[in-house]
Amino acid sequence: MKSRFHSLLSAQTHRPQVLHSLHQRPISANKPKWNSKTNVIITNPTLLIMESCTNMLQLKQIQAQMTCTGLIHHTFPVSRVLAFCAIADGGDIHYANLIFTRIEKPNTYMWNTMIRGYSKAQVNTTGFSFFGRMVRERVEMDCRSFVFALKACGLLGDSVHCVIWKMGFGSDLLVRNGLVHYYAEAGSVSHARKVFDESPVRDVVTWTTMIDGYAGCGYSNEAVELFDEMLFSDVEPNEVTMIAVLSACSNKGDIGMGKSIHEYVRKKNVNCSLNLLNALLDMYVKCGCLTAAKEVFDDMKVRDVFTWTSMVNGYAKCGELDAARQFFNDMPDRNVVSWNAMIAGYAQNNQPTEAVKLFHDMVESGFAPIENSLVCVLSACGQLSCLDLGRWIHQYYVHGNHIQLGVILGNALIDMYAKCGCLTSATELFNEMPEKNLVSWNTMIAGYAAHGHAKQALSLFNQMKSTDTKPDNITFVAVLSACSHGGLVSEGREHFKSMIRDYGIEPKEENYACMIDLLGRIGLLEEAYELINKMPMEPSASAWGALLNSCKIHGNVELAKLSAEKLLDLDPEDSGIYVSLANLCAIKQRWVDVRNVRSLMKERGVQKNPGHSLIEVQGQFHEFFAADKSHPQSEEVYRVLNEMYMFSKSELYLQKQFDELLCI
DNA sequence: ATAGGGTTAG
Repeated sequence: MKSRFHSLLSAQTHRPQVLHSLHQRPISANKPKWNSKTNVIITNPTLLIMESCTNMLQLKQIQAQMTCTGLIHHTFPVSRVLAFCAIADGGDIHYANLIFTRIEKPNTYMWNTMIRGYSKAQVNTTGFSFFGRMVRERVEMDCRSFVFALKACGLLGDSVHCVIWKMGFGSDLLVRNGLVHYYAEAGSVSHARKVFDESPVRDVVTWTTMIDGYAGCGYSNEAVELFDEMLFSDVEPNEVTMIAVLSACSNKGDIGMGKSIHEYVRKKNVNCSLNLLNALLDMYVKCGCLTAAKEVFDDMKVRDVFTWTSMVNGYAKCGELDAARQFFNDMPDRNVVSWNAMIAGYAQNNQPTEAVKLFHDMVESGFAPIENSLVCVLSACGQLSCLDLGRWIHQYYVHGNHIQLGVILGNALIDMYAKCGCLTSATELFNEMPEKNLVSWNTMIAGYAAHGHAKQALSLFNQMKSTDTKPDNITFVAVLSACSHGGLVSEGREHFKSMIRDYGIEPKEENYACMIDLLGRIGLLEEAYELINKMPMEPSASAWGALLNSCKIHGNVELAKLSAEKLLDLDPEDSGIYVSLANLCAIKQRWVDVRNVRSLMKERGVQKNPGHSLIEVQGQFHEFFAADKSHPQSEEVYRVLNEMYMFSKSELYLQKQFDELLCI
């Protein structure tokens, strides 16, 4: 059958180049090529050349040749041209569309190719519109039409499902596999499972799709269970199945299952593709087994950007930043995910300066940041009080419409503004957010709490109660710390009680630490000490630290000693504990105790890093160490500091008088 | 005649 072209496109203009350019690269054009998958032998020399075509320039030359010889008017050859433009890596879907519109009566294959091509170009809606036209214009469809349609349909899978039944493709294996994938991808695991269960025949793709669907939706246990079931079925898992089940192990951190999969791969001689080895490596990384991950890495003959990024991430997550950086530096190729892994490593391990530096390097290297990059660097900005950069990111990327303001990015911005002391900007953003989640509320409440705005924090918590968002124990950390900083003891007690009573949230260690801080800060040291002893779990550094801090405020040396001892059991290297205790003893003029603490410190070789602070003024950082007078404006700085100190003292004095008046 | 369903890193 012939298809008729209405125009020859730009064919002739390219003609003189054809032979010249194609002769530059010797292509085995005269040997018939057998495609083992389809059992098809291509003998036409022009079509053979197309098998080696890599870009549109070459394609157009071939097309010109075909136009001259008339080959282009045949269904099969024009299909090959269309398929190259629509699907090949060097293709051009718009050019494919141009060709398509000039074909008088495209066949099913050509229609399918258009859906698939637009999908590949990530223009799903256009791709799906071709499917819509097929339905309306009653074009004959085959199972592939539905497979491609399901990939392009967005949220309209149910409608496609209806058409599938109507056209009688409901029991086709390929279509069913496509449906399982569609529903799992859309997050409807139960629908996916229904299609899976009702399938009369299942092949390895059906099983793998379902297992991967479970893993992708966070149902790791179900994924592993289904894999177990598969082992009893008559379908043999393959390397892709292994990848799916390994990703479930990674999510669960299930090293036992992960190792047994590794064993299975070795025993059954499963084809160890690069993807499978990457999945194995990442499983070990996610389970915290860096030595095993390194072993896989070392044994790999071929590595790609996934391999290297997993290693960077593994070491970064463990806080081994130098090792992570080494891998990062040694990577032959990086992409935005690799940069993010390293930046996140710095931001989450107390090295915000390095995170910001690397962010700048990344942008300078020509990588456009994505939402996750900004989230990481904003966290670093918060740690550094780097308001200028934080604001710039907000302005440039978000207001400049380079990156959409999603809820996670919004939360990161709120946190950055709050940490930088800019509560008005934080509040403004919070109020404007079209979609808030639990983290948004927690961040904002914690922001108010950290700056002593207890009333606002509690009123926001009240507001939260009237929404669908249920508080968690982090919400209560924020609420309790608001009470603590506002001296609101009875409110704090009430909230602590209501955690279990009203919300069914079992208080965690950090909630107890907040209560201890709340009681201790106001001077109820006995009660705080009682609570720490009553805790159902082992008190951590935050609980004892809160108590020590309270002892410092209220001058209780004995209890401070006890708290410090507990703290030093947990971390003998923390110089802050020694210093706190020694200072308190000095204030109380207990010089023997002071000497004891100092000599203990010396004995243990604890290095005291001098206290320092950092502030950014108009893009420039100023760092101050304790008793440091090297700053050019040192005199003025200390004068203002002294004023502030005097002011706060008088405030504190007034507060104390007030409290005594109220008999607290 | 064509191609086609499942895949790993932040």
